[in-house]
Amino acid sequence: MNLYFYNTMSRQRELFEPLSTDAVRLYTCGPTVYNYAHIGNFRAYVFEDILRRVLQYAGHKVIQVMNLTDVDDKTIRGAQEAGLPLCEYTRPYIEAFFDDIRQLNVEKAEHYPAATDHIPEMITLIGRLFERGLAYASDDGSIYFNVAAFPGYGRPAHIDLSGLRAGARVAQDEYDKERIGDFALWKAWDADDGDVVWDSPWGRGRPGWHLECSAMSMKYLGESFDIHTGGIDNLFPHHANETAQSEGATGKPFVKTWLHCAHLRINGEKMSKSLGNFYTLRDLIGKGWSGREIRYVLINGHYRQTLNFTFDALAAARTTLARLDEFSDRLAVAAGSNAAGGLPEWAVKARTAFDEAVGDDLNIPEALAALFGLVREGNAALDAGSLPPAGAAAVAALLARWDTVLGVLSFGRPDPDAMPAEVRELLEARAAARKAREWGESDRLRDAIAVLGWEVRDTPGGQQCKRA
RNA sequence: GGCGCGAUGGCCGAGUGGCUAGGCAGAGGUCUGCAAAACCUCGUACAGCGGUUCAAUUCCGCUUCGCGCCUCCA
Repeated sequence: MNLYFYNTMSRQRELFEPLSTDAVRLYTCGPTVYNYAHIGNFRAYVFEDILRRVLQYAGHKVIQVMNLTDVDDKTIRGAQEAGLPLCEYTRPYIEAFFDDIRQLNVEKAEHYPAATDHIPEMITLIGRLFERGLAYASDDGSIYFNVAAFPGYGRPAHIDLSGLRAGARVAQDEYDKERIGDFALWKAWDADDGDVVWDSPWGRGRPGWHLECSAMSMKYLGESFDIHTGGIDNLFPHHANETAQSEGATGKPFVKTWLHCAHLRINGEKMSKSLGNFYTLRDLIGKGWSGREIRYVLINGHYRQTLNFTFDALAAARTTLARLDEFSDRLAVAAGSNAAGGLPEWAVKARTAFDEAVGDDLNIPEALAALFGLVREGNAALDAGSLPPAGAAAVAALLARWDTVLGVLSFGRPDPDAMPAEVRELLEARAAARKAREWGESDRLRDAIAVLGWEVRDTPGGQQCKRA
């Protein structure tokens, strides 16, 4: 199947063609581990997960790298304030990050390189930039990238240097560089860095932020690779600088396709600590929402569109997922132990719609519409008794295949609770009452079971009972 | 100032120059002893004003409102 992506570089939807036939090489900007990640961060990671899964769905092997930024202003400041060595300060946040993405059913990448483990690679890269006349040292011993010496600076952000002007943030920059656009490759040690310092041929210091992504992506994926992703806010300056550093050093194209996801709003407002809507994953889970429900809300919008994350949407997700679970259960019962046969006509149509949707720049909302079309047709066929066991098995298999992309169908389903003996006895009594057509007693027992938190349903096959 | 994005029915959220997106909520119905589930039907949604067009929510312009980036924020 064909995949089309909106490439930020060209600002167009393009047919995706891997650079190499063996695998798609993917670099996804990861977390800065100075704190727990928030729900907006997870939107990006879930988007990247969907990308990875769609690539695999289309038959590609994927080699994904996600960096862990464990040295920068924020991690250093946090470690200082906590009175801990940098690595001890960041370790719990790295562990929390992996816990969190597991809760969201985000597939693991092949590599999670940490910046602090790749200082030598970064130093080598700076050396290459010096050789090509793209780096210079300032008086304080910091090394900067010379933007003026790199033609075409600004890609993929479409930034024209002449359009940059000194804003408030630039004025605050305390570093000694020649031009506004120049950015640090290596920062000379100062007292605020404490013991966070490495030796380099240009003196003691630490790497600039952008450098890690260039060094680590090239180490694990090669000097040119297929796809690079991140939040839209990373487009400039981060991705422009990465591109300049990498292409400046190698003379080769760095990334073929850039994908950027939009931000998240919460209840229509931008997320901020002062508004009190700055949620981490553990905040939401603490409020009783599951990772599965949160994932559903995050994938139910197109990645390039600002997503309004609301508690109403979470509640809707809960109901929707229950309906999907119900359908899966019905299919499983109908299929029994039969092998999958041919797909019914309506399922073939849904499959085509689903494949087109995910291939069309990861249009998951459209793919979900195909899913619900299948659910409706499938339920109708089940009601009518027109879906043979082999057909039910085939539809169930199709759902399982779709779930390799969505990751919400089988993941995190509530475990069926063990039925207490009390409920079991009431159910048996109710079955007897029903057999005797004692409806009043039957209804009374149903209410009694409901009080215990269980819901009874009468079906042609007898009573069904589950946690309400 | 530069670059860019958005405004869709109660809520979330796709998309399209004319043909039902979808989900949740709500109303009516079928089925059922009743209920639940499921299915069927139902909403004069496309910010405002102009323009192009046989036809615009969809294209163009303007306006209003909101958002992002412009040196270390997904």
